[in-house]
Amino acid sequence: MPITEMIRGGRIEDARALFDKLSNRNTITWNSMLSGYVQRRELARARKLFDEMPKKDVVSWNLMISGYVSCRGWRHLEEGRSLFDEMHERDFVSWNTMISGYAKNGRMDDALRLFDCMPEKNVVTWNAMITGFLNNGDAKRASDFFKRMPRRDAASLSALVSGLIQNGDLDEAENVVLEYMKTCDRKEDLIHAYNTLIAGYGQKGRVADAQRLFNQMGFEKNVVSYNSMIMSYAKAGDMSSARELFDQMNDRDNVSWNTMISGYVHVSDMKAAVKLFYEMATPDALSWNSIISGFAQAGKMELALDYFQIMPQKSLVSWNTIIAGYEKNAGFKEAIELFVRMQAEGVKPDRHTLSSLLSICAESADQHFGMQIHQLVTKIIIPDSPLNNSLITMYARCGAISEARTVFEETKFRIDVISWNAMIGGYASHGFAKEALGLFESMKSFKVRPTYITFISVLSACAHRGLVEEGKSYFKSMICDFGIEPRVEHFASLVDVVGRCGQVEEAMDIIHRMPIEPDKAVWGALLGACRVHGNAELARVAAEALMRLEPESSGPYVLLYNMYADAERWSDADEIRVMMEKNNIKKERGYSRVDSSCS
DNA sequence: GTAGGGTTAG
Repeated sequence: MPITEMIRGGRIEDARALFDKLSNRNTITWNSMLSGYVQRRELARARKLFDEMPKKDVVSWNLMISGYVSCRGWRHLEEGRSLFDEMHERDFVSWNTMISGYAKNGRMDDALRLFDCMPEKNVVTWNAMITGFLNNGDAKRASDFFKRMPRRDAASLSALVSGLIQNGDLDEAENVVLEYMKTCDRKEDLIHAYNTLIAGYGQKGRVADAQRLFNQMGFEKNVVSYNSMIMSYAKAGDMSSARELFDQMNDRDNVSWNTMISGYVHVSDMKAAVKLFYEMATPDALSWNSIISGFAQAGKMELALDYFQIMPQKSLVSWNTIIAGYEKNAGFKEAIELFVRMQAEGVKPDRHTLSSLLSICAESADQHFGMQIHQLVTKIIIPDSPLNNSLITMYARCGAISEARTVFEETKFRIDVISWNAMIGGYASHGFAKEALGLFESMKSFKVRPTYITFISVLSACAHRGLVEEGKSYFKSMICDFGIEPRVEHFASLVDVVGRCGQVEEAMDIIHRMPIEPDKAVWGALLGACRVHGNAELARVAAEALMRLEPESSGPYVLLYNMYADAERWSDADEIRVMMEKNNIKKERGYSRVDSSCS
């Protein structure tokens, strides 16, 4: 079926052209086309096709429903539901699609209602409910459902155990496994579950618990058990214990080797990583990639590139690793050259590649190149939220606010909090305070929960505009309505907006009452305010704090000196000059402001 | 061509 092939290659328009040309189209042809639109979340076109279909089978209905329910937003969910209600004969897939649609949108009550009236359930149904409960923070009911299941498979157990681990309910996960043990006669499933637990404990940094289970597994350990335990040690940075276990192993697989190598990379022990790499009989792409990424993380791009050049079978991940390495190490030119080479060698970029490149465009404010990458994004990738967010950030950093807004609007069906943050931050950093705050209000009306990052932009927008009452009230709302602990950045903006309006004493008071250590942005904001409003006493306090934080910077000295000079307090001014000489501070030419973080 | 999940490296 060439239509399917084209769709898989992202060539939806070609697929449509072929579809239109076909003279004998059966229901499967129609469904393939429909599935293409659904995959790309092109709901309007999908629906048009669906309505035009001469004959629909149950798959057509299911496809259309799944299109609706996998798009965020209650409207789509209801649209899917009404199709579901219209259906004459529903199969397992119809029910399960609808149920998991509710579950993914956090509507477990609706999911439960459907579940209850579903005449016959299969494993998928139960698992959908279990993961639904887990993702919505109801681990208790997830476990209950698991226990109530008439027939469990290994997937149900894995889903529950790994979900519980993700949620941090490790003890409950262990209980479930122990419980399952009693009724389980398949040894492999049990080892599997134990391994999941060990890995889970390892992921959460509970090495002692991982070790306890590992020792408990006297009955049978397989390679994965060892690998999981090694991973736990490696995760905790305990490479000597990891090594001890690794040396004990009789038959190691590539995962064992690679876990060790990446563990060494993780603790920046490139010498050990490379040594092991050379001892390996059959290093695979992953081993190479670990070494490359290790050197990249260490900033040694020449070495990273050496390994990249000689590695035999470069995977897409290898290209992505080296490109991301250059991106992180400000080698923008090299990254772009490699990208060109990659394409010349016929390797197609994926979302990781494009995301690195978009970061480069954002960092270097290269809108022209950014637009080229944007083209590629729309051409070869199903537009998804993370990439759209990178696009929004890229345009915003380039100062192309209206382009950023266009992408933001196009994203709206799959919008997540990061998109909102990117757009609000874009407005805020370009001085569009009104737009930033307006967007923040509509974000709330869409019931999207703001994060601490949202509030950094919101507060900085208030600071920019001198909206002191709004700033204070947003700060309060952040804590009281959303339960977000204020971070130092929030305090910096609060001090900035309060101080800027002349309430310098109150700004000082805020600093005194901060539960966390103020940083240079906080003190800088206060110092800036003191300078503008001529409060030499508090300026001295702020400047002295800054001197402690940044002993080599001349800014605070100069500012304080100028303030004393303006007030004709010559003996104080002279004291500052002496302090500068004593601490060997060089006055930079034309430097009369503190630094950009206070402006 | 449609639904859940699929233990260890990245």
